[in-house]
Amino acid sequence: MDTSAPRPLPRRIAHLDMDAFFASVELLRYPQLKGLPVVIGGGRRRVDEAIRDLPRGATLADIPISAFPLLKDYAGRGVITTATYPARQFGVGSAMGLMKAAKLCPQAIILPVDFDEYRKYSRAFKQIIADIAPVMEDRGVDEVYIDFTEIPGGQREGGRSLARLIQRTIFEATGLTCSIGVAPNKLIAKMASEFEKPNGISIVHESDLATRIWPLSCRKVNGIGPKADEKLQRHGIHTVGDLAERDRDWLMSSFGRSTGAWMHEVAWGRDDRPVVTHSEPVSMSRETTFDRDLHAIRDRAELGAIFTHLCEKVAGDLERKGFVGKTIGIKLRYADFKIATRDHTMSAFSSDAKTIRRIAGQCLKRVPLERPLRLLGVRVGNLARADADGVRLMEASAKDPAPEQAVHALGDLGDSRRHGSPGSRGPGTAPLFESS
DNA sequence: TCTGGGGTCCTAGGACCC
DNA sequence: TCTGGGGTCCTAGGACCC
Repeated sequence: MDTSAPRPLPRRIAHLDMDAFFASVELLRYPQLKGLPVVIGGGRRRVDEAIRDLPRGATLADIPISAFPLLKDYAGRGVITTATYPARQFGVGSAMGLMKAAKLCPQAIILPVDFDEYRKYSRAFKQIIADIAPVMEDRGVDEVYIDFTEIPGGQREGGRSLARLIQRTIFEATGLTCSIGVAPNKLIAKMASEFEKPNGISIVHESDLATRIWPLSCRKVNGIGPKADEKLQRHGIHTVGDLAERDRDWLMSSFGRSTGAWMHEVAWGRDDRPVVTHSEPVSMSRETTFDRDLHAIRDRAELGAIFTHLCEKVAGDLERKGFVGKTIGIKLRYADFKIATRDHTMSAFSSDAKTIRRIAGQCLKRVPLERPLRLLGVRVGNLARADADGVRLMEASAKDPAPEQAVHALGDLGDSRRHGSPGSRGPGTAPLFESS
């Protein structure tokens, strides 16, 4: 009998990424578009209408290709969410403005975003994975991490055989393809899942660091975005290998203790974050970009209606998911794309639309409103489950007038502090957004 | 040619308490 | 009366991700 401590298995972490997820789901609905450049995005009403007015045969698959809306005819304010691989050949990609995309590929077919449909497929593929390998971390609608380490067969071929099983099962059940990277940790698995896209599997071991990770651009690291990359470039650091050459102390003094130390770990492929199977939401929000820029005074009625609607939406989300929140905030994006946020923390939890609207309205009075607005958002944070405790707290808040008084006091303070601001709007005038 | 919507986490200053 | 320091919460902004 072996009395020695069991040797831990080597960590095998997978990152699975659905291939062109939204576009692929649309192709299941409209198979006649296969092989054509298709973009999903905008969410513009005109595209929705064009789709609704499509001539129908017996099925969606009978709709002639010539009947679909083209990007060049429908490009407005908005961005591409996903593009099919044929569309990507033209340089069109996620987060690109529709205007720019239309220049690159005017003949692409444009479809509106249908989140409900994508969520159905999202739930389906995640359930398939969870049935095979239950240690799964949800990373959004089209991505997950999976811990293969302790799964029977998870170590075989470095994880390739289990990855193949998952890939095949998802395809057979949904018709969708995905790409999987398996590596010693999340950091490398995430990069590896991109190596063989679409429909690929990449297996990376610790010993592959120098050959497969170091040549990659720093931008490929999850957590290094445009700003950090630009700064790295200024220091002559372009690849992960360049980063690994710098010493830890230099990175810490140049990028801050925490970021610098993290960068050093990343460059050497070290990451011990666990795969987290459950997490609680921190905040819920709703925001909307207007079809045209709106002015707080001139377009007061319209803004007021949108504002109320956003508050009702967030309240509905909280209610439906069973949460209450204590911090209520607003977000504005001005026409020049600058963002302002204000929030207020109440003494009790709530998910009530009226309460949200009232507190958010107070926040709005604390932010400059003379420039044209592009976006308005409402956020509820500091969430707690609306179980017995939550309900008690809500009841307490209904009886207790104190929170409301506190808010008014704060609102007045906010206004009086800005007495310097000139005439058009000021304390004492009818509250903005209150007309709806 | 401008750039969606829904999130998370981090930083930094100030208030307040011990 | 002056001094220090730690801890926590709140608020605003910003980077980043899907």
